[in-house]
Amino acid sequence: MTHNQAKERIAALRLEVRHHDHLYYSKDRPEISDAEYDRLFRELVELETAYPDLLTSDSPTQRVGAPPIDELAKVPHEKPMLSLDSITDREDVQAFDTRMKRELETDHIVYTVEPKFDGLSVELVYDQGKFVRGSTRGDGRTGEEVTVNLRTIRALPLQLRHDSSPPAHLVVRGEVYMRLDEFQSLNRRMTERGEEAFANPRNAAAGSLRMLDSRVTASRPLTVTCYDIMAVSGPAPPSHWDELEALAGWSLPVPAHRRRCRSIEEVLAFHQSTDAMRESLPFEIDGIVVKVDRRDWQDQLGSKSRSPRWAIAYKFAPRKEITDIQDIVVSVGRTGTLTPLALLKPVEVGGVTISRATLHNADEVARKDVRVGDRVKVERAGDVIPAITERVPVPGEQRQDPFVMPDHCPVCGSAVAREGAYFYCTGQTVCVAQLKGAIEHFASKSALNIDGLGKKTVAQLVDRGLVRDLADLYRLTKEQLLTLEGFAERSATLLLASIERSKSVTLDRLLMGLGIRQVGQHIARVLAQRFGTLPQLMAATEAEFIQVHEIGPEISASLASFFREDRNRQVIARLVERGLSIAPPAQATSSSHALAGKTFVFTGGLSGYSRDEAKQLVEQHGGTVSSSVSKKTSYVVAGTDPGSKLDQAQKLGVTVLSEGEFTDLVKPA
DNA sequence: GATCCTCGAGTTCT
DNA sequence: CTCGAGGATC
Repeated sequence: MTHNQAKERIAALRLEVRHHDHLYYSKDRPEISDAEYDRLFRELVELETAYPDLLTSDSPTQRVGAPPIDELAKVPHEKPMLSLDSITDREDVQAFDTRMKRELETDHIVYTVEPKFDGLSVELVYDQGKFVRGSTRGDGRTGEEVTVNLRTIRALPLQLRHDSSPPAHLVVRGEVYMRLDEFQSLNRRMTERGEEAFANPRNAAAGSLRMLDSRVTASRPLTVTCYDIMAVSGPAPPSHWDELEALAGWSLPVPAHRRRCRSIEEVLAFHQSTDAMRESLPFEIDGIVVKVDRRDWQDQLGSKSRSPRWAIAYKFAPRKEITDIQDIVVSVGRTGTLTPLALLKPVEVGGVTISRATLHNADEVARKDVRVGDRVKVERAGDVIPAITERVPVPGEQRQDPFVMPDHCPVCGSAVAREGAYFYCTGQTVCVAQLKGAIEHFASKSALNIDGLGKKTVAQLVDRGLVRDLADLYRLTKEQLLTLEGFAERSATLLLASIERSKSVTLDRLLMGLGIRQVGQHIARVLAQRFGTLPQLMAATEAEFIQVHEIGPEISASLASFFREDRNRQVIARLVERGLSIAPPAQATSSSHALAGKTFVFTGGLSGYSRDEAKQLVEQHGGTVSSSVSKKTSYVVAGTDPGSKLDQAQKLGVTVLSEGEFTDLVKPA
C-alpha cells in the first residue's frame, strides 16, 4: 500500500468509525454489529501504527493516551455555569408560566422541555471543529480541567462533522452520566476486585470523570448529552429548540426525548409522561427542564446571580420506596431524650441503601400509626435524611400492638419523664448513654475541640470505667489508653496531646461543652460576653440571667438548676483543679464594619472555605450569620447543591450570592 | 395573644 | 436539613 493509499484509507476509516460511534452512542441505533465495528477500529489502529506520520489527535483511536497527573488543573469557564431553580409542585410551574407571561407581556409562550439527566455538568470547548478543552462545573466560575478524561468518552465527538460547517469557536454545556446497566456491571467488576462499589450512577460518573489517570476513566462506561450553547462564533440559533438541532447537526449528542410545548398544560403533560417512563429508561433522570424557547425572550428575561430567569428544573416527587419495619428501638441522646428509631428491611432509595429512619418522638409514631411489622413508604427528605412518610396497609394483615415509649430508660433503667412532645431519661448521673453523649459533645469541634476523641473511643473509655465524668478526661494516662482497642503508641500520644491542648479554652466554648440544656453555641457566647468569668456566672441568680437579652425564663431556669446541682459544681471544680484554664471569650475582632447589621445565611457546600471559616469572615466584618432565612436576612450565600433555604430566599426576595460574589464581599481585593 | 425570628437538638450514609 | 419551642416584638 502506498503512502497515499494509506492516507485515503485512514480518512475513510475515521469517517466510518465516527459515524458508527455517533449512531451507537448518540442515536442509540447501531447499523453494524460490535464485531464489525471492532474490525474497522482495529484496521485503523494498524494503519496508524504503520504510518505514524498520519496519526492525528482527533482520530477516534486517540481517546486515551495522556499519562497520569498529580492533580486536576483549575480553569475559569468562558461563561459562568449557572444552575437552575428547581420546583416540585404543579402550582409552582403555573406560577412560573404566569410570571413569564407577565414579564414578556404575552399570552403565548413556547417552551422547550427535555429530561434532566442526573449526572454532572461539564463545559466543552470546540475550536475549528476540534474538541480542545472540557471542564467540570466547579463553583460555576472555575472548574477542573478534565479534557483528557472527556476524550475517552466515545459519545463525545473529538471532531465535529466536517460537512456540517462547524463554527470556528463553540462552547457547549453538557451532562456526563452513566447508564444504569453499565453502572451495575461496573460495580460488579469493582466488587469482584475487592474495591468499594459506587453508591449511585451519579457518584460513579463524577468519580470516574475526575480520575487523575485517564486510562482508568477510559475503562469506565461514561456517556454524555449536550443541551446548551454557551457561546458560538457567528449567528446564534434563534431558539433553544434550534440550538439543540444545531448541536445534533454538528454530531453532538442531545437529549432524544425532547419536545416543544405551546402551553404550560403541555409542559405538565410532558412531566407526567416522562415520570411514567422513568423506571424504564436506561439512565437516571430527576425531573424535566423547562425553558422559554425564544432566545430574544431569554435575553430579555436575563439571569439572577446563580440561575437564569427563563428556565426551571421541574423535579419529580422524591423517590419513595416500600419496605417493612423490622423493629422499633429507642435511643438515648446526650440530653437524655428518648428517640424512637425504626429499623427497616434494607431498601434502595435513590441509589442509597436505607436501613434505619428516625421517628422523632412518640407523637409522630402515633400520628403515622406505624408499628413493628408494618409496611411503610420511605423517602429521603431533602434528598438526604430518610423519613417514613406513611404506612401502607396490607389487606388481612395481623398487626402488632401500637408502639409505646418505655417507662424506664433502655440503657440505664432509670425512670422516664415526659416534657411536651419528648420523653427523657431521668438518670442524668448514672446513664452511660448520656455520659457518652455528654463527652462526645464536650470533645466536639465547637466546644473543647479534642481531636482523636471520637464515638468509638468514648464508648470504650466509658465502658471500661476509665471516664466517669468530664473531668476524668484530664487524668487519663498513656498506660490506660494503650489498653484500648486500636490504640498504640502513636494514637495514645496524639490523643493526650489534644487533651492537653484543650486545657486552654475560652469561656464560651466551655459553656457550650458543659451541655447545659437550651445552651448552644449562640447562648453560650451571649453568656460569656455578659459575665466574663466562670465564677461570676456561677454566682449569678436566676433573676440576673433573665435580665440578659435573648435569655428568658426557660433558659435561666435551666442555667440555675445546672449550677445549683452539686455534682455539676464538683465537676467544674475538678476541671479547674486538673489544669483547665478558662480565658475570657474571644472578642469579636471585627477588622471592619463593612457588613455591620447584615445577616448572612449559608446553604449548600462551599469550595473555598468551611462553614466555620465563612462565618468567621462575616463576623470579622461586623456581620452576623444565622441558620434560617427570613425577611430580615440580608444575603443568602448559595454553594453547590443548595437546599430549601434557597427556595425560601427566592420566595422572600432575599438577595442570593454565589460563593464568588460572597468572596468579593468579605475579601475585597 | 399572635406572629415572627432564631436557636438547639437530633439525624443518615459514605 | 428539619422540627419544636424559646424569646422578642407588636
